[in-house]
Amino acid sequence: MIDFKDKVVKLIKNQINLLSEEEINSLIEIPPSYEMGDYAFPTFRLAKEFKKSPNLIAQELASKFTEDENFEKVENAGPYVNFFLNKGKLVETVLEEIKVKRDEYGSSNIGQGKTVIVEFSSPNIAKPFHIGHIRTTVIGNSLNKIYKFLGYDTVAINHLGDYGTQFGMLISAYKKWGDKEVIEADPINELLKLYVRFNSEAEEDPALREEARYWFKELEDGNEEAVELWQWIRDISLQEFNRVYDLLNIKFDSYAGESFYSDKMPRVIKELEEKNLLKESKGAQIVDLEPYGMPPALITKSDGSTLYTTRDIAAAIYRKETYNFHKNLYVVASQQNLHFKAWIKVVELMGYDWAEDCIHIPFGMVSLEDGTLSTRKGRVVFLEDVLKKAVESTAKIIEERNPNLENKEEVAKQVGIGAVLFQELFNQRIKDYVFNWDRTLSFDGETGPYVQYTHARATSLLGKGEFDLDENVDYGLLKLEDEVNISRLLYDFPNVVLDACDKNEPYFITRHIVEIAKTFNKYYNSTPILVDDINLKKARLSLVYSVKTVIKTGLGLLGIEAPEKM
RNA sequence: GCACCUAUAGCUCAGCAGGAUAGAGCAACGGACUUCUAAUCCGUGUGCCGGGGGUUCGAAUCCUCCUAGGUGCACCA
Repeated sequence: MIDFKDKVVKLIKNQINLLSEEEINSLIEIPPSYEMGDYAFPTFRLAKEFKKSPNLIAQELASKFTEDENFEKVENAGPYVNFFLNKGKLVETVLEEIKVKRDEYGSSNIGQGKTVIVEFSSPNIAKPFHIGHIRTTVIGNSLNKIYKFLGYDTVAINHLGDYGTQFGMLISAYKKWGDKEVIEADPINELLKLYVRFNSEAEEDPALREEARYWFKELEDGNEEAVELWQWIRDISLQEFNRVYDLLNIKFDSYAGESFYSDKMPRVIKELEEKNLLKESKGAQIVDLEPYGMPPALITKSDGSTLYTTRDIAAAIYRKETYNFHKNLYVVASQQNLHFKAWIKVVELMGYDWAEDCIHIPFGMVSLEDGTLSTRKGRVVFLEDVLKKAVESTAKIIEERNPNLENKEEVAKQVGIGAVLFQELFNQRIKDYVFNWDRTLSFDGETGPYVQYTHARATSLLGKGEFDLDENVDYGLLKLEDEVNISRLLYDFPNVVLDACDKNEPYFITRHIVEIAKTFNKYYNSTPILVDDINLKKARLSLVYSVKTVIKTGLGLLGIEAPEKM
């Protein structure tokens, strides 16, 4: 596809030798409004060298440009040299590109031969899968798709919280008060009850904590009874989680959680010793991080059992050896910032230069209107309930507006769940937010259903107009402002995907497809597509096809389906 | 106490590797379906960009101090 920005750089470079192409490229900006041009080159930077006012420089520069097939005019506006694209060229370029690449438009091979690990979701076994887990799950899934789209080999890892002292507690509690049948009937809730009871009784009786630590140590040492109980709890929990993953249509390549690394930690501890990084402190083994302004990293507790820092280090080393990753991403809440900083530092101190490829991708907190989420205090909203309610609301709307729709249930699912995902991927990751049912279930304005609706409209037009992708199109007929504006947005899409990947921010894509949908809906409302003029109809339908294709791809990268009718 | 994050319209948020008049959605009010899906579109207005100082030709954007809120700081994960 023609790189118009690069054409601008070349044109300027021909006039000004003083600046390198890279410098020019970084100076070029997009004017605040298209009426002012497609690209702008500010001349302030040149004022000193040229000993002239920026306005004069811009004026002189603008007057020197000769005719070029890619631009209809070059003008100065004050200190800016503004480049106006040849609209026909733009429209033809992007629509032809989409026609050829179809679903692949926006994809790339920049990641070829490189493996990216995306660790996300990672719920704790035996605890409810609640609204607090939605962010890591949804952001991680989207990032995984984005990297894949750009040619990377990706490994989606669900680093299950299936180990640690909490299992000591669960095993103790189960042995005291547990009933297998009761638990199997409603695993998560019953296990949670045991966990809560254990914790509250332990407040009164500290000996219980001692017992929990004992059982975790037994588990780590391979005590048969402990291992068997643990395995059972893990299995029934995973079955519960998979219901949610099925609803979200999320798949993992690996469920290697914390327990997976239990036999890989002695090696890490030994290595830390050999590298003289371990220190004893109050009976525990630590890596001193004071020189780096951080609290010490605890490697083993005073009873010899390990902590999650140790497991994360072991996991990173294992992943490097197994996958030889290019990047190892962790989609984990910002509360863990310090933890990641610390253990990645330890890996660096161990002499591994790939420590810098381990990247924590933090996100903000979800709270409820009555306070922080708290499983133990019963302040919890189950993710499955959120998704189901969204689907129910959607089903109701379909019943009101389009009762004859085929596959009503399937569409309700796609739209309802899409709405939740879209909302989740609409803003920067780092923002905290308060979960709110009204907001989650509102489908007007800049929402998932809005974009999906646009896709359905476009699809419907293509059907009614009997669009044939293989026919030749006279792109010169697409001259309306909306047509050009839509083309511009479609043209930008590949760069938006690259940006999203670069910053690990799916919301760039979310916002961009909203822009496309808005511009298209405006067009749809003001311009008839299925006109009698057969060539004009073909041309307009090719634009509709492109919009439909890019929206579908964009939604796909967010993990959202694009129903053809709704 | 120390560290990190956040602060933009009534609400939720874009814009922040500096640039031309600070933008959306929601909410409110008015309008558009005998015509391609009205989950749509069009119109109406609101801002000491948390505050002070600095850098710069130019700051919502960079630096600094302050304020408010959030998060984290050794045997939980």
